[in-house]
Amino acid sequence: MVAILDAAADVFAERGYEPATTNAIAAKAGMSPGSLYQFFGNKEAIAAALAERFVARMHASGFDTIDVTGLSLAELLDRIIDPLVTFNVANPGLKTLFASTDTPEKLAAATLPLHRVVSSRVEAIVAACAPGLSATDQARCALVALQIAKGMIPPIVSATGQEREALVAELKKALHGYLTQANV
Amino acid sequence: MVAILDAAADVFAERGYEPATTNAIAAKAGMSPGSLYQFFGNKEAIAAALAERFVARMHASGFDTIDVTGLSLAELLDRIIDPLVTFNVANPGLKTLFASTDTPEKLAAATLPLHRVVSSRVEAIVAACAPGLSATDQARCALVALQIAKGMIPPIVSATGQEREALVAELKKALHGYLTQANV
Amino acid sequence: MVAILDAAADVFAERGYEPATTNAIAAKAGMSPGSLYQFFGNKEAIAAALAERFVARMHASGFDTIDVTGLSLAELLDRIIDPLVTFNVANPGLKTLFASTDTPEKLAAATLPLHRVVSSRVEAIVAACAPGLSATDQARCALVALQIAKGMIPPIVSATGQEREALVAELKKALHGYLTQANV
Amino acid sequence: MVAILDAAADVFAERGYEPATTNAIAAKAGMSPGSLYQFFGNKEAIAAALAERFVARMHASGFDTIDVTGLSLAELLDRIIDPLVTFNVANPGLKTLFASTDTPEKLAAATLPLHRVVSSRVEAIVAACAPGLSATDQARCALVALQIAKGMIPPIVSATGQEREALVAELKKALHGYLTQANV
DNA sequence: GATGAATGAGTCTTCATTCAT
DNA sequence: GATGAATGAAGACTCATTCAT
Repeated sequence: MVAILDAAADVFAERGYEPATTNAIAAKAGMSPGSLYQFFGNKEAIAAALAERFVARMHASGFDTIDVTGLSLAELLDRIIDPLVTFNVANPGLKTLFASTDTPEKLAAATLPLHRVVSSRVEAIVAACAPGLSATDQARCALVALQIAKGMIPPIVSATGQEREALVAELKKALHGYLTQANV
Repeated sequence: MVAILDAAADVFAERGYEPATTNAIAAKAGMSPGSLYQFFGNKEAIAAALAERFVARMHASGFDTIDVTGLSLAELLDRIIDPLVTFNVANPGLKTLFASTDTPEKLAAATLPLHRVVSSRVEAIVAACAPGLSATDQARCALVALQIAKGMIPPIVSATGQEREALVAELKKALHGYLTQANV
Repeated sequence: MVAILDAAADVFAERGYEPATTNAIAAKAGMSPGSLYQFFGNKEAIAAALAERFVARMHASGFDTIDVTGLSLAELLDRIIDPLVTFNVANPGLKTLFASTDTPEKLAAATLPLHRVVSSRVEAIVAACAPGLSATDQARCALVALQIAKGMIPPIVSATGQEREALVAELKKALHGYLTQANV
Repeated sequence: MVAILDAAADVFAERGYEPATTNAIAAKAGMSPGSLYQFFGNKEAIAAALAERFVARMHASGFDTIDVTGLSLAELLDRIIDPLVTFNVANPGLKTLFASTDTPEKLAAATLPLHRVVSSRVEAIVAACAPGLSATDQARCALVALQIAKGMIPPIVSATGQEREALVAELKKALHGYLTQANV
């Protein structure tokens, strides 16, 4: 099961969700298609399980309980963005399930929990740094911040070394700039 | 040929690139698959031609020659973002070809010119508002601004009325915030 | 489409419904599986269409309008059984769709119209020769007569020459005997 | 082994022979597929063993030694049909193996002994009530009687209470009517 | 140039069967 | 003897692409 999710992560990362075939995932997992289907009833279930594993790992790393109170915006962003980036770099396939800015219908249900985890962190940031906004405005603000992050994940993951760091710094600048402006 | 591209735009918009079938495109275009293949050798060629048409339309609307000199950042953004949004709203399949923050391999070549047109405008903005940066930094800065815009296009296109306007305003805020910060 | 139904009739006749594969049907029809699926969305649809064709042929042969009034029971049976047998002999595959005394769930819907055509004829006979029975009793009586006929079709179709004729004669005897007794 | 046959009987009854999966049988038997295959080399062997068990049970109940001499036809039928019905009602998968009027090739060999037991009883009846017929005619007559019974078993097993009794009475009427006529 | 039926490789999925433990 | 995970061939079905008309 672990092997399947590892393989799926790789294949999703390489080809994307639609072009990924269950046979390719099985082969990469070193098993037959029949074995794969003993664990997952269909391709979407694999994506859902993979998304759940990402959620669990985020939870294990404390991502969803990051304290956000009493910090400056810059500190806040460090605490959220750094682990988010680390996580995306360490987990191929995550960007396929998470960082698509326009999730295809078939993946929507499967990846909902994953989107929720990150969303809730972003919402926490927004609530912390823009408490004066109405609920609607906060929600929109969080959406925007999330889309910015999603937009930056792919180039960040693709980059390496200093360039990656530079891009992460830019992402933080972008969020900092946006959230500062949004708080008006 | 126009009918094919119109149809492809619709089908791409509704289903995404991979799930879109050439038969569905042909049917929507009111022709047979055979006819479709007399104009385009394969599915990717349709995407490429559609991307080219978007480029041409952008050119026709003057998007790629928008004057960017001697304006405040806010004015600059208005001049770029408003037509970009208008264009994406008016052209269904555009977001499928353009606003994916992590373009699948198969689409990369086909949509390159499209990405270039928008890129060059963003680069112009960056050059105008952050002339002090090195070429490398300007390029990175432009990339970030582009990814932010790409990230926001899908929710903007999906939204309607005041919510869409609000999201556009947020996008401008985000870019304004980022470009202001980046210029340091 | 005619070729497909012909092929399906053969394959159903040879193997039965479940073991019949759509690829085998396509091959026997001299076409590729893809072509077959341009006409029928799935295997059940083939069975349904084949059943419909049997219904149409029965209709064309006047089976469903056989006059049943003012005849002796023996004459009645001749008028119904002879064409029913001829029909089953001439149409391989019919017995697979029709003469199973315990129709599998998947075929039930597809073959309903077929069962109805024959049922209605049997009901007409019953109504003609046992007018004194209640509706419930007539229905049961017709069911029994139908099951007797279904039971005899396979051996009749398998037999040839005089043996077939002899079996048909026995079927008529059986129905005659039953309907005579039932009318009490 | 008993558990396997019990399970197989249930699964065959619920789904029919082809759609019944060996895994489902193993699961219902509370064992692993591997264990199942330690007793039976393949699916057909399960059917064969189940058929044999039905034969043994029939034997144990004295079905195959029912005395048939010196009885009226009506008494004869009571002595054969009642236990046959009781037996089919009490033994789920039996109708799947026995009461198909057109046995699929794969089951033919496996269920041969089962068909023989009932056949021999029917032949005894025929011999008793139509001693004047030639061997060929007696065989045909027995076949017809058998097919009539097979045809009626499924609706009888499906029915309950009085309706079942009514159908059994009709079956007897049918056989009585047929055998009376056949004796000419 | 247009057609649309035909293609067939390839996809997801199932299941009878095996075998290392 | 029991297990149950693993197998892989095969089935239903899809779709980008072709080609005879």
